[in-house]
Amino acid sequence: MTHQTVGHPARPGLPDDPRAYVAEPTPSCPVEIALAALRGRWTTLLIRELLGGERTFTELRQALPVLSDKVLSDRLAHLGEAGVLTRHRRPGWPPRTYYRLTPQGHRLGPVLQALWDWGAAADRSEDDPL
Amino acid sequence: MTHQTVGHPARPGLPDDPRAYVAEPTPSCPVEIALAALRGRWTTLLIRELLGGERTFTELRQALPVLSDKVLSDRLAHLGEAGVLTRHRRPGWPPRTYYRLTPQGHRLGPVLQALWDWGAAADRSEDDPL
DNA sequence: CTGAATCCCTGCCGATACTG
DNA sequence: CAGTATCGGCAGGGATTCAG
Repeated sequence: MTHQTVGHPARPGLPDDPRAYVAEPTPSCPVEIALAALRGRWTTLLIRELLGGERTFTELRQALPVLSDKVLSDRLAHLGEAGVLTRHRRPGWPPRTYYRLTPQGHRLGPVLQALWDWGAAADRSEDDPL
Repeated sequence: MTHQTVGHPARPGLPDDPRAYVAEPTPSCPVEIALAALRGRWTTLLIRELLGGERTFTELRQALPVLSDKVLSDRLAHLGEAGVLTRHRRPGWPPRTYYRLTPQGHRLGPVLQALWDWGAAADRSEDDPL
């Protein structure tokens, strides 16, 4: 509100969008959508892995040895529903399933970068005087 | 890995930092630090509110009427420990406590913007062909 | 006014075992 | 190989009550 319909539509922006002024967390808020996609342990590590290219179930399991099959499966399904990645089953034997980021999934790169930068700065200024 | 020690240190970057190659979620990873700060329902809405300037406990409660006192108190304490905001008690009666973002807290603006942009794009391309 | 203490309920996540 | 089914522990978060 208090927006004057000025001419910078290239900045859709948090402050000028009515969806930013919700009084409670709603799934339609873009920020909630993004956080929902990243929600859950291991999720960001999986995305990092897939930013390097497509991976199979086993490759992901090897990259993240502590992650259990069940949770890995859960995360991949969740990221699929969020539009972050797609599954590609290769027919034949042994069965292989490749996971690949969608274009939208690749766009999480800058998001993770923003989170990284903030977290790195937070770490640095941990015991600064305010 | 496969980084060639090239000359662009201005991009601390996710791919070139050893902390990005953890095999399990660790609290020292900057991405985890940032997500930990944003963790929890209502958190981003509180930050949005404080991006507009300092607020008292009651003002925040009025802005987010559905949020219970206990959770509001929890969130504020959590954000304080994360270095996002500081408390300022005004002596006298009635007691008032003002909450204000730290410089580091203000830097969450761009982070929320990145999340917003991604979520808005995800919303738009919800049923696109991949 | 601010915020801590308590209780309960729900959902996440890990381990294990089992199927196409 | 790539998952699903089931169970249990534990932490998140909401309602209510109490205190500085």
